[in-house]
Amino acid sequence: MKDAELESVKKVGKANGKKSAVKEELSDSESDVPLGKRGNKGKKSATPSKRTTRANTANAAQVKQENKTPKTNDTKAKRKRNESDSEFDDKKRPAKSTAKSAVKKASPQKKKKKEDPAEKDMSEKKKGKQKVVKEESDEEDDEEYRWWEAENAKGDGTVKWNTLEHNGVYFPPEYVPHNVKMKYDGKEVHLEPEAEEVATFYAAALNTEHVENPTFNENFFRDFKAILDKSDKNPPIEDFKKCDFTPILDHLEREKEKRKAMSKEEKQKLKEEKLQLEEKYGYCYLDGRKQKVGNFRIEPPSLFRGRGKHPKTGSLKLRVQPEQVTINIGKAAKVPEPPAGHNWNKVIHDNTVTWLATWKENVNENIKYVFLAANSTLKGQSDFKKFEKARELKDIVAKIRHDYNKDMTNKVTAIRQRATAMYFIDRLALRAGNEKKEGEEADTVGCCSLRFEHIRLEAGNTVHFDFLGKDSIRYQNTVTVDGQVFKNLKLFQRHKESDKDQLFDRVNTQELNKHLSSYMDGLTAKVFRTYNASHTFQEQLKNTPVSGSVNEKILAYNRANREVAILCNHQRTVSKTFDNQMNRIEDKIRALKYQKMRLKKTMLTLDPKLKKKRPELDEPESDLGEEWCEEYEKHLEEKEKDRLRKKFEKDNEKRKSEGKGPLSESELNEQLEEAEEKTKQLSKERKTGKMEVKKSQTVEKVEAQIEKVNERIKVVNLTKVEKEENKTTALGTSKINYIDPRISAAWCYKHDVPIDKIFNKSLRDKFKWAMEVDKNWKF
DNA sequence: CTAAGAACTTAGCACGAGGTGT
DNA sequence: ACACCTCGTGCTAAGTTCTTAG
Repeated sequence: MKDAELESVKKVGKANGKKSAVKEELSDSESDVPLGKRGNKGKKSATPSKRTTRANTANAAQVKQENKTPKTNDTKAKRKRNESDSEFDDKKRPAKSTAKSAVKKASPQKKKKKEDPAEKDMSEKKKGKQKVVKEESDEEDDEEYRWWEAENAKGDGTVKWNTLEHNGVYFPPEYVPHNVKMKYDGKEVHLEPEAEEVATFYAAALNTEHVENPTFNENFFRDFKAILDKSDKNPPIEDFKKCDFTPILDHLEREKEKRKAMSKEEKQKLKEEKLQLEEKYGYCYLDGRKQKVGNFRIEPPSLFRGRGKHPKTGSLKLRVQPEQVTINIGKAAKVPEPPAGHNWNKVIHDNTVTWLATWKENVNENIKYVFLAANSTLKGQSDFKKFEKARELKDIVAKIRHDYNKDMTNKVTAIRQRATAMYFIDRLALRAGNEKKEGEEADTVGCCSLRFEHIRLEAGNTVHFDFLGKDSIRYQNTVTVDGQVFKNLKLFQRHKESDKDQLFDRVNTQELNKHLSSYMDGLTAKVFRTYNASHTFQEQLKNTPVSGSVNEKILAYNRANREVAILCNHQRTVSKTFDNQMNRIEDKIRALKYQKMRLKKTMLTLDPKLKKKRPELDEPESDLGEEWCEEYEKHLEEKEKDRLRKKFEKDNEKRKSEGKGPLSESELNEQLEEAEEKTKQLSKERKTGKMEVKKSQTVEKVEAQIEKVNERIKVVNLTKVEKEENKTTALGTSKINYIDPRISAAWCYKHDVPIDKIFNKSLRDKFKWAMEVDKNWKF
């Protein structure tokens, strides 16, 4: 069997994790199924984004496994027509039956709504087939519809719905001028509302690093001036350097304060208004089932904040008018009213797409859409399909690897290049790398668009990667590649005229994907990323300690997650307060160790003979310097004194209210002195090792206390380790997009970890289709 | 075929609500 | 009760891939 190919996963220095400078082999074997670990360097990048990059991970052995998709319950599936009638009236829609009701059999239906013939047409025209799975409109509301148990859970991909009702989109409110004057050349100037709005956008950016970016400033100022010129009531503003927006920023900050200081009632009111909006625009009815809409708010005007060196960053993104917005809605549904005095661009009824509204944004001319939320059936189904596709790849990946290894030596350069590119996509989980429009977008690359300047070859089949990928995130990785891959890279390099030349000049993503699709319908470059991520995750989970605590298991889970994040190069900026947070945790640990140290001494005091039998009791705690202890003791003293003073005050107040006279100051002072004494005592005890022992204390009791402290130290240490390892790595993206949630669910069942320890509410909601797998389910 | 357009997934970050420790 | 932080959430930019136009 082809999958005998086990790979050689070498565990990357997990203990030292992240920062290890370990370099590892990528793969090696000539066997067609290499796989292996990725090297990881973890050096600080010099990139402006001040991130650390790395990429590595193990790719693991293939587990063969029959993949069962969730069982379907075919009997049910009786089509029922939704009764959605025109308006949204929740009352009409019976509230759901509670969720957990186990597999519900399709509830017998009730009235069917007459179907719009045109709509039917549409659904049939594309492919005819596909009976859309819709049932039980009764159950409406919440997640009642268990599409993954329905007959054709996959849907066929062309017809996305039969009926669709919604209330359109929400437009941000008109601009309300604040009349705060900016300064030009030191003098206050008045701006017309339109210009004031733009000035305010800039003012709001003053505390960000955008304003240090000349491109941002140039683009902003060009667009700002154009707006200024629209009215001759605006002052002549010619020189950006003479502009001072700080008065507006101050105003914004004051407003923010005000908002913070609002009364409970006011806040409550705002909240309700927001809720009302969500009520109206936040839901739609798709095939009669209530679904959450993702982004029903039209994007408000702003300054475009492109990432990295985006040439258009800072440009003014204009307010979107209803006249630009196209609405997509069911034929039978009531068309939402555009805002008063306005019209929609158009209203269409296309049931082969999933969006409810669309418009074109002016800065990059990108098309924007209003889609359903992540927990909707539509999104859930396509998520499911994505992972099933990746699982299909599992069965043929050996063949694909075999083929590209063979193609590595093909005489046709294009084929060699393709093979080499596939190797990177497969082994390093690189993105496809489409061409980008020069001068219109940031210069970032993926596999097919790599240039010679992005790799450096080193003897020993070593390749250093260093380039900016999606979102201008730096990808740095050092990898030992297969010998033939190395030879190919050298070969391609021979023909280069410039470092700016494409590494794979005969390959593009369309071709590459076309080739991939010859192996399997729907196979594209990105499937490898999904496959590799989920596969790696599943393998890494094997390191879960079987008898560990829940916390330790979760740590293992997060480690596995982290390996995937590293593989996919998912990064985040280091939090400004990171060092601080770290110091706090360390202090916390030291405080615990201090406690433990005292407990140990107590034991020895109780039973001096233990010194011989249990020499470890006499050993000092690591990390607990003399100096630190003194400081800590002082700190304890201060805290105690504070407490005493407060208590004193409180007592006095109480006495006053009871008509008694105040306690005397000397009483307090006495107590304060006691606290000081206590410190001295602590210090003395620490130095002599002779503890003052309470009668009730016994060796056994103290021992138990030590055990407890040890537990706590362990827990805090775990959080410290995690925090460190997560410094620059973002786990969320892979969890949300790349890791098959069924792996996680199965792991939870197998290891008895509550699912909400790893999936928050929205993830559980998004992945509800994945929650019912067997604990032995395999990706 | 190639290029542009359209549709949908993937991505990091800002911000604020709510929980936690003092 | 308060500051402080954590974490979830919303936002929208930036990718990939599919589709259509030329």
